[in-house]
Amino acid sequence: MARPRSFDMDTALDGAMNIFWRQGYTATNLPDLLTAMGLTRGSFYKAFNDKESVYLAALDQYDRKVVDKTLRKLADCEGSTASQCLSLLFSIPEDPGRGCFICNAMVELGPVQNDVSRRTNHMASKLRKGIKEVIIRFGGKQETGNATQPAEEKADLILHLYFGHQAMGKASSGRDDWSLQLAHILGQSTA
Amino acid sequence: MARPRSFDMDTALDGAMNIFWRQGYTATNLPDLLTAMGLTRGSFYKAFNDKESVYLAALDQYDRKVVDKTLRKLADCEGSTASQCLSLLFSIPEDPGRGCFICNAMVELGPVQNDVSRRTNHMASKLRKGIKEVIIRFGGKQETGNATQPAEEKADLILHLYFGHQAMGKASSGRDDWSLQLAHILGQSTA
DNA sequence: TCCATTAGGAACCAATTGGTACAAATAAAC
DNA sequence: GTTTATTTGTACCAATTGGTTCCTAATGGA
Repeated sequence: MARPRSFDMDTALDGAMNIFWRQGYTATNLPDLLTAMGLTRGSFYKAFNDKESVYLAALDQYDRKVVDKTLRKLADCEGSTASQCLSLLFSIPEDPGRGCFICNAMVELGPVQNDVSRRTNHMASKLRKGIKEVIIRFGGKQETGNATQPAEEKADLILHLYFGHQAMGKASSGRDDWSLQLAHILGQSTA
Repeated sequence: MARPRSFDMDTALDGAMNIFWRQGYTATNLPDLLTAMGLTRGSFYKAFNDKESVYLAALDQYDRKVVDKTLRKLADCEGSTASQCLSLLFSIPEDPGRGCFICNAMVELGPVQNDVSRRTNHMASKLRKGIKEVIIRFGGKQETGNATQPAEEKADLILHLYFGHQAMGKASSGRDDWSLQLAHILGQSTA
Protein backbone atom coordinates (compact mmCIF):
# COMPACT_ATOMS: atom_id res chain seq x y z
CA MET A 1 0.00 0.00 0.00
CA ALA A 2 0.84 3.66 -0.26
CA ARG A 3 2.89 5.60 -2.72
CA PRO A 4 6.28 4.11 -3.55
CA ARG A 5 9.33 6.34 -3.55
CA SER A 6 10.16 7.61 -6.98
CA PHE A 7 13.89 8.10 -6.55
CA ASP A 8 16.47 5.36 -6.71
CA MET A 9 18.17 4.91 -3.36
CA ASP A 10 21.41 3.70 -4.88
CA THR A 11 21.84 6.65 -7.23
CA ALA A 12 20.92 9.05 -4.45
CA LEU A 13 23.60 7.51 -2.24
CA ASP A 14 26.06 7.70 -5.10
CA GLY A 15 25.34 11.41 -5.31
CA ALA A 16 25.81 11.83 -1.57
CA MET A 17 29.03 9.84 -1.68
CA ASN A 18 30.43 11.97 -4.48
CA ILE A 19 29.66 15.34 -2.95
CA PHE A 20 30.90 14.36 0.51
CA TRP A 21 33.95 12.78 -1.03
CA ARG A 22 34.75 15.97 -2.91
CA GLN A 23 33.77 18.55 -0.32
CA GLY A 24 33.83 16.87 3.06
CA TYR A 25 31.08 16.83 5.65
CA THR A 26 31.05 20.34 7.08
CA ALA A 27 31.70 22.13 3.81
CA THR A 28 28.73 20.40 2.19
CA ASN A 29 25.51 22.21 2.99
CA LEU A 30 22.02 20.90 2.58
CA PRO A 31 21.27 22.51 -0.80
CA ASP A 32 24.53 21.06 -2.18
CA LEU A 33 23.66 17.67 -0.81
CA LEU A 34 20.07 17.73 -2.07
CA THR A 35 21.17 18.70 -5.56
CA ALA A 36 23.80 15.99 -5.61
CA MET A 37 21.28 13.40 -4.48
CA GLY A 38 18.53 14.67 -6.75
CA LEU A 39 16.10 15.05 -3.87
CA THR A 40 14.07 17.79 -2.30
CA ARG A 41 13.97 18.36 1.42
CA GLY A 42 10.76 16.41 1.86
CA SER A 43 11.97 13.16 0.40
CA PHE A 44 15.35 13.64 2.00
CA TYR A 45 14.07 13.86 5.54
CA LYS A 46 11.48 11.17 4.90
CA ALA A 47 14.12 8.70 3.77
CA PHE A 48 16.95 9.68 6.10
CA ASN A 49 17.33 10.92 9.59
CA ASP A 50 19.61 13.87 9.03
CA LYS A 51 22.73 15.05 7.24
CA GLU A 52 24.95 13.05 9.55
CA SER A 53 23.32 9.70 8.89
CA VAL A 54 23.52 10.33 5.15
CA TYR A 55 27.23 10.92 5.55
CA LEU A 56 27.57 7.56 7.27
CA ALA A 57 25.49 5.96 4.54
CA ALA A 58 27.76 7.60 1.98
CA LEU A 59 30.79 6.04 3.69
CA ASP A 60 29.09 2.65 3.51
CA GLN A 61 28.37 3.28 -0.14
CA TYR A 62 32.07 4.02 -0.67
CA ASP A 63 32.89 0.77 1.08
CA ARG A 64 30.60 -1.21 -1.23
CA LYS A 65 31.37 0.60 -4.44
CA VAL A 66 34.92 1.91 -4.36
CA VAL A 67 36.73 -0.20 -1.78
CA ASP A 68 35.32 -3.47 -2.98
CA LYS A 69 36.08 -2.54 -6.57
CA THR A 70 39.66 -1.72 -5.63
CA LEU A 71 40.03 -5.03 -3.84
CA ARG A 72 38.69 -6.84 -6.87
CA LYS A 73 41.18 -5.05 -9.11
CA LEU A 74 44.00 -6.07 -6.79
CA ALA A 75 42.84 -9.65 -6.65
CA ASP A 76 42.36 -9.89 -10.41
CA CYS A 77 45.62 -8.17 -11.26
CA GLU A 78 47.57 -10.06 -13.85
CA GLY A 79 50.83 -8.24 -13.37
CA SER A 80 54.03 -10.17 -12.98
CA THR A 81 55.14 -8.61 -9.69
CA ALA A 82 53.48 -7.53 -6.47
CA SER A 83 54.68 -3.95 -6.86
CA GLN A 84 53.20 -3.83 -10.33
CA CYS A 85 49.80 -4.81 -8.94
CA LEU A 86 50.03 -2.55 -5.92
CA SER A 87 50.90 0.35 -8.19
CA LEU A 88 47.21 0.30 -9.04
CA LEU A 89 46.60 1.94 -5.68
CA PHE A 90 48.71 4.89 -6.70
CA SER A 91 47.54 5.48 -10.23
CA ILE A 92 46.27 8.93 -11.15
CA PRO A 93 42.62 9.25 -10.11
CA GLU A 94 39.87 10.48 -12.38
CA ASP A 95 39.14 13.42 -10.09
CA PRO A 96 42.49 14.42 -8.58
CA GLY A 97 41.03 16.96 -6.18
CA ARG A 98 38.93 14.68 -4.07
CA GLY A 99 41.58 12.23 -2.91
CA CYS A 100 40.42 9.19 -0.99
CA PHE A 101 37.14 9.37 0.89
CA ILE A 102 38.49 7.19 3.70
CA CYS A 103 41.45 9.47 4.21
CA ASN A 104 39.28 12.58 4.03
CA ALA A 105 36.83 11.18 6.56
CA MET A 106 39.56 10.10 8.96
CA VAL A 107 41.15 13.50 8.91
CA GLU A 108 37.96 15.54 9.12
CA LEU A 109 35.90 13.53 11.57
CA GLY A 110 38.04 10.69 12.89
CA PRO A 111 38.71 12.23 16.30
CA VAL A 112 35.18 13.49 16.94
CA GLN A 113 32.87 10.92 15.39
CA ASN A 114 33.13 7.31 16.44
CA ASP A 115 30.62 6.20 13.83
CA VAL A 116 32.98 7.60 11.23
CA SER A 117 36.23 6.20 12.61
CA ARG A 118 34.62 2.79 13.01
CA ARG A 119 33.86 2.79 9.30
CA THR A 120 37.22 4.16 8.17
CA ASN A 121 39.04 1.63 10.32
CA HIS A 122 36.96 -1.14 8.83
CA MET A 123 37.71 -0.03 5.28
CA ALA A 124 41.38 0.44 6.09
CA SER A 125 41.49 -3.12 7.39
CA LYS A 126 39.91 -4.43 4.21
CA LEU A 127 42.50 -2.60 2.12
CA ARG A 128 45.32 -3.84 4.30
CA LYS A 129 44.10 -7.37 3.90
CA GLY A 130 43.83 -6.97 0.13
CA ILE A 131 47.35 -5.62 -0.07
CA LYS A 132 48.62 -8.42 2.11
CA GLU A 133 47.04 -11.01 -0.15
CA VAL A 134 48.79 -9.55 -3.17
CA ILE A 135 52.09 -9.70 -1.32
CA ILE A 136 51.49 -13.30 -0.34
CA ARG A 137 50.40 -14.23 -3.84
CA PHE A 138 53.74 -13.07 -5.20
CA GLY A 139 55.60 -14.39 -2.19
CA GLY A 140 57.83 -16.63 -4.27
CA LYS A 141 59.55 -13.64 -5.76
CA GLN A 142 60.60 -12.19 -2.43
CA GLU A 143 64.23 -12.04 -1.64
CA THR A 144 65.07 -14.15 1.34
CA GLY A 145 66.77 -11.25 3.05
CA ASN A 146 63.46 -9.54 3.55
CA ALA A 147 61.53 -12.56 4.67
CA THR A 148 62.03 -11.41 8.23
CA GLN A 149 59.43 -8.75 7.65
CA PRO A 150 56.11 -10.53 7.41
CA ALA A 151 53.56 -9.67 4.76
CA GLU A 152 51.28 -8.07 7.33
CA GLU A 153 53.91 -5.50 8.20
CA LYS A 154 54.66 -4.73 4.60
CA ALA A 155 50.97 -4.36 3.85
CA ASP A 156 50.55 -1.96 6.74
CA LEU A 157 53.48 0.08 5.50
CA ILE A 158 52.03 0.28 2.01
CA LEU A 159 48.62 1.17 3.40
CA HIS A 160 50.10 4.08 5.30
CA LEU A 161 52.00 5.09 2.22
CA TYR A 162 48.75 5.00 0.29
CA PHE A 163 47.00 7.36 2.69
CA GLY A 164 49.98 9.68 2.69
CA HIS A 165 49.90 9.67 -1.08
CA GLN A 166 46.20 10.51 -1.07
CA ALA A 167 46.67 13.32 1.44
CA MET A 168 49.55 14.92 -0.43
CA GLY A 169 47.80 14.49 -3.75
CA LYS A 170 45.13 16.92 -2.60
CA ALA A 171 47.60 19.79 -2.34
CA SER A 172 49.88 19.03 -5.26
CA SER A 173 49.71 17.02 -8.40
CA GLY A 174 51.46 14.24 -6.52
CA ARG A 175 53.94 11.71 -7.74
CA ASP A 176 52.51 9.13 -10.05
CA ASP A 177 55.07 6.36 -10.02
CA TRP A 178 55.69 4.40 -6.86
CA SER A 179 56.72 1.16 -8.50
CA LEU A 180 60.40 1.43 -7.65
CA GLN A 181 59.68 2.31 -4.06
CA LEU A 182 57.17 -0.50 -3.79
CA ALA A 183 59.65 -2.94 -5.24
CA HIS A 184 62.20 -1.83 -2.72
CA ILE A 185 59.80 -2.22 0.17
CA LEU A 186 58.78 -5.64 -1.06
CA GLY A 187 62.36 -6.67 -1.56
CA GLN A 188 62.23 -7.14 -5.29
CA SER A 189 65.26 -6.46 -7.39
CA THR A 190 63.26 -4.79 -10.19
CA ALA A 191 59.82 -3.29 -10.46
CA MET B 1 50.88 58.20 18.83
CA ALA B 2 47.56 56.52 19.55
CA ARG B 3 46.61 53.55 21.63
CA PRO B 4 48.82 50.48 21.26
CA ARG B 5 47.24 47.06 20.92
CA SER B 6 46.94 45.31 24.22
CA PHE B 7 47.08 41.70 23.02
CA ASP B 8 50.18 39.83 22.07
CA MET B 9 50.15 38.93 18.40
CA ASP B 10 52.24 35.82 18.87
CA THR B 11 50.03 34.32 21.58
CA ALA B 12 46.93 35.18 19.57
CA LEU B 13 48.37 33.38 16.55
CA ASP B 14 49.29 30.44 18.76
CA GLY B 15 45.65 30.26 19.83
CA ALA B 16 44.47 30.43 16.23
CA MET B 17 46.95 27.77 15.20
CA ASN B 18 45.82 25.43 17.96
CA ILE B 19 42.10 25.71 17.32
CA PHE B 20 42.47 25.40 13.53
CA TRP B 21 44.87 22.52 14.00
CA ARG B 22 42.38 20.70 16.21
CA GLN B 23 39.12 21.56 14.45
CA GLY B 24 39.99 22.52 10.92
CA TYR B 25 38.94 25.64 9.05
CA THR B 26 35.24 25.17 8.36
CA ALA B 27 34.40 23.54 11.68
CA THR B 28 35.91 26.46 13.58
CA ASN B 29 33.42 29.30 13.88
CA LEU B 30 34.18 32.85 14.83
CA PRO B 31 33.27 32.57 18.54
CA ASP B 32 35.55 29.52 18.84
CA LEU B 33 38.32 31.36 17.09
CA LEU B 34 37.93 34.54 19.13
CA THR B 35 37.99 32.60 22.40
CA ALA B 36 41.07 30.67 21.32
CA MET B 37 42.84 33.85 20.34
CA GLY B 38 41.67 35.79 23.38
CA LEU B 39 40.21 38.56 21.26
CA THR B 40 36.87 40.18 20.74
CA ARG B 41 35.41 40.88 17.35
CA GLY B 42 36.59 44.45 17.31
CA SER B 43 40.26 43.75 17.79
CA PHE B 44 40.04 40.72 15.58
CA TYR B 45 38.78 42.56 12.53
CA LYS B 46 41.08 45.50 13.16
CA ALA B 47 44.14 43.31 13.25
CA PHE B 48 43.19 40.82 10.56
CA ASN B 49 41.26 40.87 7.38
CA ASP B 50 38.97 37.92 7.92
CA LYS B 51 38.82 34.33 9.11
CA GLU B 52 40.59 33.09 6.04
CA SER B 53 43.66 35.27 6.42
CA VAL B 54 43.95 34.22 10.05
CA TYR B 55 43.95 30.62 8.93
CA LEU B 56 46.82 31.36 6.57
CA ALA B 57 48.63 33.19 9.36
CA ALA B 58 48.05 30.15 11.58
CA LEU B 59 49.67 27.93 8.96
CA ASP B 60 52.66 30.27 8.88
CA GLN B 61 52.78 30.13 12.65
CA TYR B 62 52.83 26.33 12.42
CA ASP B 63 55.68 26.59 9.96
CA ARG B 64 57.72 28.77 12.29
CA LYS B 65 56.86 27.03 15.55
CA VAL B 66 56.21 23.36 14.87
CA VAL B 67 57.92 22.57 11.60
CA ASP B 68 61.11 24.42 12.44
CA LYS B 69 61.19 22.79 15.87
CA THR B 70 60.81 19.37 14.29
CA LEU B 71 63.62 20.08 11.88
CA ARG B 72 65.83 21.18 14.75
CA LYS B 73 65.08 17.99 16.64
CA LEU B 74 65.98 15.96 13.57
CA ALA B 75 69.19 17.89 13.00
CA ASP B 76 70.19 17.67 16.67
CA CYS B 77 69.30 14.01 17.05
CA GLU B 78 72.07 12.08 18.71
CA GLY B 79 70.78 8.64 17.85
CA SER B 80 73.08 6.07 16.34
CA THR B 81 71.04 5.29 13.26
CA ALA B 82 68.95 7.24 10.78
CA SER B 83 65.84 5.25 11.55
CA GLN B 84 66.27 6.00 15.23
CA CYS B 85 66.27 9.71 14.51
CA LEU B 86 63.47 9.57 11.99
CA SER B 87 61.38 7.69 14.52
CA LEU B 88 60.98 11.06 16.17
CA LEU B 89 58.53 11.90 13.43
CA PHE B 90 56.32 9.04 14.47
CA SER B 91 56.35 9.39 18.22
CA ILE B 92 53.05 9.66 20.04
CA PRO B 93 51.85 13.27 19.96
CA GLU B 94 50.73 15.21 23.00
CA ASP B 95 47.27 15.69 21.54
CA PRO B 96 46.53 12.55 19.52
CA GLY B 97 43.27 13.84 18.07
CA ARG B 98 44.62 16.75 16.10
CA GLY B 99 47.15 14.98 13.93
CA CYS B 100 49.40 17.13 11.79
CA PHE B 101 48.24 20.58 10.77
CA ILE B 102 49.90 20.30 7.37
CA CYS B 103 48.11 17.05 6.64
CA ASN B 104 44.80 18.43 7.91
CA ALA B 105 45.13 21.55 5.79
CA MET B 106 46.08 19.63 2.66
CA VAL B 107 43.11 17.35 2.98
CA GLU B 108 40.56 19.99 3.89
CA LEU B 109 41.56 22.88 1.66
CA GLY B 110 44.33 21.68 -0.62
CA PRO B 111 42.20 21.36 -3.74
CA VAL B 112 40.22 24.58 -3.29
CA GLN B 113 42.64 27.08 -1.77
CA ASN B 114 45.90 27.82 -3.53
CA ASP B 115 47.12 29.95 -0.66
CA VAL B 116 46.80 26.90 1.54
CA SER B 117 48.38 24.36 -0.78
CA ARG B 118 51.26 26.73 -1.44
CA ARG B 119 52.00 26.75 2.28
CA THR B 120 51.54 23.03 2.83
CA ASN B 121 53.78 22.26 -0.13
CA HIS B 122 56.41 24.57 1.24
CA MET B 123 56.31 22.93 4.67
CA ALA B 124 56.31 19.47 3.14
CA SER B 125 59.42 20.40 1.19
CA LYS B 126 61.13 21.58 4.34
CA LEU B 127 60.32 18.32 6.07
CA ARG B 128 61.50 16.29 3.10
CA LYS B 129 64.76 18.18 3.12
CA GLY B 130 65.21 17.62 6.84
CA ILE B 131 64.57 13.91 6.46
CA LYS B 132 66.96 13.73 3.54
CA GLU B 133 69.69 15.38 5.59
CA VAL B 134 69.30 12.81 8.34
CA ILE B 135 69.58 10.04 5.78
CA ILE B 136 72.70 11.60 4.29
CA ARG B 137 74.22 12.17 7.72
CA PHE B 138 73.99 8.46 8.46
CA GLY B 139 74.88 7.54 4.91
CA GLY B 140 77.85 5.48 5.97
CA LYS B 141 75.63 2.93 7.60
CA GLN B 142 73.65 2.23 4.46
CA GLU B 143 73.95 -1.16 2.91
CA THR B 144 75.46 -0.90 -0.51
CA GLY B 145 72.61 -2.87 -2.05
CA ASN B 146 70.27 0.02 -1.49
CA ALA B 147 72.55 2.75 -2.63
CA THR B 148 70.74 2.67 -5.94
CA GLN B 149 67.85 4.48 -4.29
CA PRO B 150 69.02 8.02 -3.64
CA ALA B 151 68.38 9.78 -0.36
CA GLU B 152 65.87 12.09 -1.98
CA GLU B 153 63.67 9.18 -2.95
CA LYS B 154 63.90 7.61 0.48
CA ALA B 155 63.08 10.90 2.11
CA ASP B 156 60.05 11.33 -0.07
CA LEU B 157 58.90 7.85 0.81
CA ILE B 158 59.25 8.53 4.51
CA LEU B 159 57.48 11.86 4.16
CA HIS B 160 54.52 10.17 2.54
CA LEU B 161 54.60 7.54 5.23
CA TYR B 162 54.58 10.30 7.81
CA PHE B 163 51.45 11.93 6.40
CA GLY B 164 49.75 8.57 6.15
CA HIS B 165 50.62 7.93 9.76
CA GLN B 166 49.18 11.28 10.76
CA ALA B 167 45.99 10.70 8.80
CA MET B 168 45.39 7.23 10.21
CA GLY B 169 46.25 8.36 13.70
CA LYS B 170 43.21 10.61 13.67
CA ALA B 171 40.82 7.67 13.41
CA SER B 172 42.64 5.10 15.51
CA SER B 173 45.29 5.11 18.16
CA GLY B 174 47.78 4.37 15.42
CA ARG B 175 50.92 2.31 15.53
CA ASP B 176 53.69 3.81 17.59
CA ASP B 177 56.78 1.99 16.42
CA TRP B 178 58.03 2.44 12.90
CA SER B 179 61.69 1.86 13.60
CA LEU B 180 61.86 -1.57 12.00
CA GLN B 181 60.06 -0.39 8.90
CA LEU B 182 62.25 2.68 8.69
CA ALA B 183 65.34 0.59 9.04
CA HIS B 184 64.15 -1.63 6.25
CA ILE B 185 63.44 1.30 3.98
CA LEU B 186 66.82 2.79 4.74
CA GLY B 187 68.54 -0.49 4.18
CA GLN B 188 69.85 -0.96 7.67
CA SER B 189 70.18 -4.44 9.08
CA THR B 190 68.87 -3.42 12.54
CA ALA B 191 66.90 -0.50 13.87
C1' DT C 1 -13.86 3.26 -7.00
C1' DC C 2 -12.41 4.76 -2.91
C1' DC C 3 -9.43 4.81 0.96
C1' DA C 4 -5.34 4.44 3.67
C1' DT C 5 -0.74 5.57 3.57
C1' DT C 6 3.17 7.36 2.02
C1' DA C 7 6.16 10.45 -1.13
C1' DG C 8 7.01 15.05 -2.79
C1' DG C 9 7.45 19.88 -2.51
C1' DA C 10 7.21 24.58 -0.81
C1' DA C 11 6.85 27.66 2.94
C1' DC C 12 8.57 28.35 7.16
C1' DC C 13 11.58 28.19 11.43
C1' DA C 14 14.97 29.43 15.09
C1' DA C 15 19.75 29.42 15.51
C1' DT C 16 24.07 30.35 13.74
C1' DT C 17 27.14 32.08 10.20
C1' DG C 18 30.95 35.61 9.08
C1' DG C 19 31.22 40.43 9.01
C1' DT C 20 30.17 45.68 10.02
C1' DA C 21 29.12 50.09 12.51
C1' DC C 22 29.94 52.87 15.97
C1' DA C 23 30.71 54.69 20.44
C1' DA C 24 33.62 54.36 24.47
C1' DA C 25 38.23 53.56 26.29
C1' DT C 26 43.00 54.46 26.00
C1' DA C 27 47.42 56.32 25.50
C1' DA C 28 51.25 58.79 22.91
C1' DA C 29 52.41 63.55 21.11
C1' DC C 30 52.24 68.22 21.80
C1' DG D 1 45.55 68.92 29.79
C1' DT D 2 44.10 68.81 25.21
C1' DT D 3 44.31 66.64 20.94
C1' DT D 4 44.47 62.85 17.99
C1' DA D 5 44.83 58.32 16.47
C1' DT D 6 43.78 53.74 17.36
C1' DT D 7 42.11 49.81 19.96
C1' DT D 8 38.38 47.59 22.10
C1' DG D 9 33.84 45.96 22.97
C1' DT D 10 28.94 45.80 21.94
C1' DA D 11 25.07 46.01 19.21
C1' DC D 12 23.71 44.94 15.01
C1' DC D 13 23.30 42.92 10.23
C1' DA D 14 21.85 40.04 6.19
C1' DA D 15 22.60 35.56 4.71
C1' DT D 16 22.90 30.87 5.54
C1' DT D 17 22.59 26.90 8.49
C1' DG D 18 20.14 22.25 9.33
C1' DG D 19 15.61 20.95 10.23
C1' DT D 20 10.19 21.02 10.56
C1' DT D 21 5.41 21.62 9.06
C1' DC D 22 1.92 20.83 6.33
C1' DC D 23 -0.54 20.45 2.26
C1' DT D 24 -0.93 18.04 -2.10
C1' DA D 25 0.05 14.19 -5.25
C1' DA D 26 0.26 9.54 -6.06
C1' DT D 27 -0.46 4.66 -5.64
C1' DG D 28 -1.37 -0.17 -4.01
C1' DG D 29 -5.01 -2.77 -1.68
C1' DA D 30 -9.89 -3.39 -0.55
